[in-house]
Amino acid sequence: MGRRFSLFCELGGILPVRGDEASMAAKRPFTPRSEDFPRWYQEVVQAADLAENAPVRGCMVIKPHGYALWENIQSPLDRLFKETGHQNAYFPLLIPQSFLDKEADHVEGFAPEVAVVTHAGGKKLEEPLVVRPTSETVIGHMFAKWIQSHRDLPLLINQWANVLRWEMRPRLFLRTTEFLWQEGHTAHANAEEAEEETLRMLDIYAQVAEEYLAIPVRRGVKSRIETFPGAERTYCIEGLMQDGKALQMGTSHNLGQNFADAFDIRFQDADGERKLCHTTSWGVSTRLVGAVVMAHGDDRGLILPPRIAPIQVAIVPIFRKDDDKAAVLGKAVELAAALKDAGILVRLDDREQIKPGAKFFEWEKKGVPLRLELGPRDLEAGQAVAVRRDTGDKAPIAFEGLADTIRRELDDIQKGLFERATRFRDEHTHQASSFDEFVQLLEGPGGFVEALCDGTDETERAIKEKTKATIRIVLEDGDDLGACILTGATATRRALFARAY
RNA sequence: CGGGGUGUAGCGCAGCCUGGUUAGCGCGCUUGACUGGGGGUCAAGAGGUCGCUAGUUCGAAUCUAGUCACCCCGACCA
Repeated sequence: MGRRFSLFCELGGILPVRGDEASMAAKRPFTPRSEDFPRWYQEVVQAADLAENAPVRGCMVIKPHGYALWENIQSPLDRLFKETGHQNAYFPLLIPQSFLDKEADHVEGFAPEVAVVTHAGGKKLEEPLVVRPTSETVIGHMFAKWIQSHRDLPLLINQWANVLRWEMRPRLFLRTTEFLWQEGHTAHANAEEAEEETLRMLDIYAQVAEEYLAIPVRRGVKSRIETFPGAERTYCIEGLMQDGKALQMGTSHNLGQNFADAFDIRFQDADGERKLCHTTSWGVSTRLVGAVVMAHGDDRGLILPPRIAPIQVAIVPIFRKDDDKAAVLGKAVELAAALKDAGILVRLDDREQIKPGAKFFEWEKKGVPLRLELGPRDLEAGQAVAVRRDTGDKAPIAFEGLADTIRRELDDIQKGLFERATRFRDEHTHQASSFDEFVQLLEGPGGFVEALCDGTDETERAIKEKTKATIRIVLEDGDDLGACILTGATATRRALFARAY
């Protein structure tokens, strides 16, 4: 970190001093994370060309680079869903309002953020239609028709879709009124299988978060207050962002028989009896794009883990004279082809009229993991110069075996990012044995704080009221674990607290 | 919904208080030349119903009234 910071200062020093404030602002690097993290986030998302705000407040336009990133997150997820027996399907955007009403907790939980269509075809509708905030209800309705026998179980369905939840405080990717996600919905013959499924999918989420997004996660169960409306139990994965706030990166719900009961999802078992199904649902969303930005980015912009980067290597050719140009570009094309053949996502930046320095900045702010510089001097030396986005390290790479070297380098970056994020997470995880200590830890280093509490909703709410910290994960429930940090009463719960997005 | 603020070029803003006729600046964009190992320089250009409506006035971006939109601050969520 320190090394890159000094490089950054050096660059700052050679920026032109002339020009008014506006032109300086245009060239100034990002607002440092330490100064104003939300602003930094916004600037990075914009500069990396990931997304921008749409005409309707709370909605976003996901731009090609951002969408490519999302596709690269979708791809391992979709593969793993299919490998575990799930099939994709698609359910409609509009849901009869009465469906929502069938599960009491569910309506109550979603009512404030649901958008309702009351008019269509130039007339007022007989029954209002809600724009799906999630699809348990329609899917439950369909499951009831599809499931007759225990031979129809388990039913394992996933859909990739958009959903709408009216938001008052939108932020690109992290909290938008409309977002893209996947929602898995399954039905099982008994509670054990449903619980197994719920945990299996949680594991897949954790795996993708850690192996692809390079973000270490804590996984576990939510408190009653944080449980999905209508679920028996909600499991989640929680990541820690660089500002010390937690981000819920995925949830997996064991819905018990609540929705089966509400929608009459029954099957005839081998013993001839008609029984209620046990259902699950689980989802991750475009919020994961925001997680990647906040977990890895630095003061020079986005940093993408190679395994999800839409462009893994950017080649920047450098030349002065025309004959240099022909030779350098020729070699650059050759190298790009070799990398492509090796399955590496490479982009040759052969734009003219743009100086190499400008290209360096552009690919840097877009988070490209590795840059290859290729100039006349390199041609003579039989090498290219590689610069790592994560560490700023610069090293020559021989043309001989280039693709293999780069492959190793990308793997190393992937590993390095995960290790760096893990170190950060571990250094920002603490135990608090008193309320004072709890507050100090939140105010000081931030991050996760493990603490004991009495397990009541009131205490949980009171802690949130006083500290803005919530229970991210319940770590342990027991009869007598010690004393509650807030009330001093017998603690029946050890929990992972944090301020969260 | 309660309080505060802003609408002028793609973006960011100045001009408004103290009306005056070609409405300006920076970034970006276009064209050309020189440049090219960390955000280039110069030159020439394109780009505007000043949010909308009505009024005051010889004259409105500027004053008045109304209206619309958006932003910021207090109760949720992948």
